[in-house]
Amino acid sequence: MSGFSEDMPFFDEPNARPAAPSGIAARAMAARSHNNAPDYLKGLNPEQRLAVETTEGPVLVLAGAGTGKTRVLTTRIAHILATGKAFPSQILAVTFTNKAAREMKQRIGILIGEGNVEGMPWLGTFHSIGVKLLRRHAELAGLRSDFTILDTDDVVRLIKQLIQAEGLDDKRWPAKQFAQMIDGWKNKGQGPADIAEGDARAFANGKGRELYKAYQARLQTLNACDFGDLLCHPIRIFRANPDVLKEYHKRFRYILVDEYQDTNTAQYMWLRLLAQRPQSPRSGSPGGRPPSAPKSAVADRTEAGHFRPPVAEDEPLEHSPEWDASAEGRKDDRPSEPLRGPRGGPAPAGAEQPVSDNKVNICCVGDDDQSIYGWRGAEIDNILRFDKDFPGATIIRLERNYRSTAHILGAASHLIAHNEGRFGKTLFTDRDEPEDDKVHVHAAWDSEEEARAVGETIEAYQRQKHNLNDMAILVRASFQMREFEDRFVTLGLNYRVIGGPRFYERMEIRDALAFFRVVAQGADDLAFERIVNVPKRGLGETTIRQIHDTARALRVPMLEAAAKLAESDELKPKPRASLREVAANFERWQKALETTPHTELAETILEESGYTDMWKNDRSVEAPGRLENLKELIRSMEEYESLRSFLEHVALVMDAEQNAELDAVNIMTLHSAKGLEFETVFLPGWEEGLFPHQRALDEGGRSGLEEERRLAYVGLTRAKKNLHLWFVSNRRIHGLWQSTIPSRFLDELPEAHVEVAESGNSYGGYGNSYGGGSFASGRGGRQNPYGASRFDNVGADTEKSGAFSNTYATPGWQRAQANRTEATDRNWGSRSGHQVERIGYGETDSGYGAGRTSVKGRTIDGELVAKSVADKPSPFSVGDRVFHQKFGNGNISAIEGNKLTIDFDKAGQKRVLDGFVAAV
DNA sequence: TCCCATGAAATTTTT
DNA sequence: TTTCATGGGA
Repeated sequence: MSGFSEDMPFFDEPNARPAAPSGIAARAMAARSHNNAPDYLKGLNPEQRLAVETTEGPVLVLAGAGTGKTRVLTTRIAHILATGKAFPSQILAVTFTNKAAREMKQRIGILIGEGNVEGMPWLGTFHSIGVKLLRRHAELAGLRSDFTILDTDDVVRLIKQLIQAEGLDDKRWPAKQFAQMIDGWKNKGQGPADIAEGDARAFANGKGRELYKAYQARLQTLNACDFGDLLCHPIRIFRANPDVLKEYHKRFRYILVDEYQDTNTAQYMWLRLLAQRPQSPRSGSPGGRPPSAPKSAVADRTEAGHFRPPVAEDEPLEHSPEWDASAEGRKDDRPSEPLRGPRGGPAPAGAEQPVSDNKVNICCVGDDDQSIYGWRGAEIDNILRFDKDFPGATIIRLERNYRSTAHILGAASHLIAHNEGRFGKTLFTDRDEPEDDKVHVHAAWDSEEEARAVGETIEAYQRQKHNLNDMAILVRASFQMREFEDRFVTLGLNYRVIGGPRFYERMEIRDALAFFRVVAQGADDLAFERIVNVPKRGLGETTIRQIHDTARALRVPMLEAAAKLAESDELKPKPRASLREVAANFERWQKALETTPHTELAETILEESGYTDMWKNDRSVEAPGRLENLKELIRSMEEYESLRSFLEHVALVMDAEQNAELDAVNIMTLHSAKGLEFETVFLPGWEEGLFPHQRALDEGGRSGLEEERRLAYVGLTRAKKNLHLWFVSNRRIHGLWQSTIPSRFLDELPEAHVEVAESGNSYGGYGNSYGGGSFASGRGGRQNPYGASRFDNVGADTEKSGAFSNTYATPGWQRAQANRTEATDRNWGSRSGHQVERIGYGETDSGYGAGRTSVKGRTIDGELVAKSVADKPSPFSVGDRVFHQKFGNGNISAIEGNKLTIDFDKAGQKRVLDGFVAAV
């Protein structure tokens, strides 16, 4: 087995330890000798330092937002290296994203010197390390080590073929859906044989399992892997080949895991396999620290003094009964779903008995409060159960926050305290600046006004010399972005959207890569199929099917089959000629692969295939951009030494870079904001149904709500100084205007740290003021004329000081939840006094131009209100004169169930739900 | 082969 | 309402 190459020098001598201090270590020791501590430990707070120096045994670092998590992780690695506990190649450090891996590498480089980081071959994402393992042991998974990695798009196309091959209706059984199911299974580490019977039956008339099997078989013949396989194959290899696993046990002296709360079951299994040590009789003190624990760690512990001490070995974990109970509770939420994974129930196959030998130097860093990826398989219980999996684990809390103001932290902490399934941490700061703003909560009439007001607030900040780069708008769902973009375009405000389609997901890039893939790996049928007929060569469906059939019959890749077919007389002259050319091209390029530099070859391929010409001749607006992207692609290839290594990086690593040069407001989803921080943060759309999202509530029950709350927590904790939350009274959902009520999360904010802006609206050129804590009654006490509804209303009834909590509670979101219609009715019913002004607003806003809508009859499964009203006949009839809170008066021109088409006097034709209008 | 009509879906996303 | 994919027809 050729697996172990020269960059694994210690395999033959598994017990090798770095002997004499290396250069770094020497430096560190020198530093220690006159300062008592090496430089890299300076400036760490006691908890951080403990997390760095507790190198032996399992350690869980609960790192709250902004508490210096990455710093701990990188310093810990530097410390391990500097004290000579391990060589760089003996440390396994895993992250989730390439970005995180890159950042870690860079920061370790700063600590210990660039050159030494190069020696850390096992620092990377789960997937990139998975590839590395798999390339070494490919044959144990039935693959060749030059296997290709398919991305989601390839996978979907492949599955679609399989579904069709099964004679199934690919419309009834969408490939995309099945791809997600497979992904879900792989996230749990389940192969075709392991999946639940119910799951297997749920798809394709009960053929789910067969299809999954067929899919895996197809991947094998293609010599390909999907992302899930990068984890699952190594797991299987480790299980089936204890000797292989053993080698890695010897190799990895220290394991570090970033964002542990995001690990899924497969990743958990993978880690457990690597972290597990065979039981050994000499594993000394029961549950105790290994005798070899360095003295310094012990010393620092006493030295550390006043912070909350980590849980001692034998003591039960302070919070464990609590979350254990909640895990049980969660069971009740979803009785139909058998519990898997580390969560209370039956353990997955990979969850072996608790690791009893403490000499597992695994350190997981994470924050249970920031677990927001449950929907894609992350198991928050992995982190919650850490001390059960690794008895005697040291748990260290980092709660000292270096990012945000006390108000922001206060708000975030209070909010997240409403969750039950958590360890429980409370962030604090030493920062004490009386002039810090409280968290602002604003009400807006609708999403357009929200965008307008946010835009004006941003401009106001800008006038105060704040950089746009320091501001971010974080939305729950990406459709919210549009309104902000539209607004910013009108304002001429620079913005950038983060997290859009990735560079390598663009059509032209994928096409180009497909060409390269076929050249590099002739057996890559998916890539071949993608580009046989690109640019158009008259190779239609029929020809491709023939190639397919030939390939299958001869058991050769499609490219080869195509070459054969081109020499036979089974084809009509035209496709035959094209095919012959294609085959000849690839043959030539493949030969050139040996001799030509890869960037040059890449250019040649794109030229000779006619691909660049295709875009040059294209008149669409996108064409120039695509050509530019292709150039960029070639440019980026220069950084890699071969076509093959480039392709591997593309599959796993490449992402679009944003130009940081430009000063621009950042717009992104809350999910993609995790890990980032901004001086000023805007969080729009805090309404029930949107945030928390209705679907999270429907599908996730209480744990769904808790995840939404964690998402809110993530949002709040992104802000360093200024934080603005918004909710609107009306939002258009799937084209229908709906009345909304403020998010329950607003209720969950502490009064003491929040300030409600009374006149949040800012249409008609009146800027939103900010700063100095003077949102309230700022300019001439102008009140929101059409009511930030409940908000103002209740404020008037109650003493100002006590108003806050009542403010949102008034209509009672619980009741409103139960019956949206009722809430809605009351809403417009009680507002008649404001109506006239509202219409005036409509005039100033040309955005509601007439005749924009044309209605087609179709049944829309409305959400929220629609559901509760759908079965009732509409109380209106065509021709009725009605009033709508937003659009004013109008006549009904059509009725479809509970949806009315109304010609408004001022706003033009609109479709609205009948619950939103009143007869005049 | 291309264009348009039609229908379905409309959280969140890395690798 | 908008967007996207797809299938049918020219």
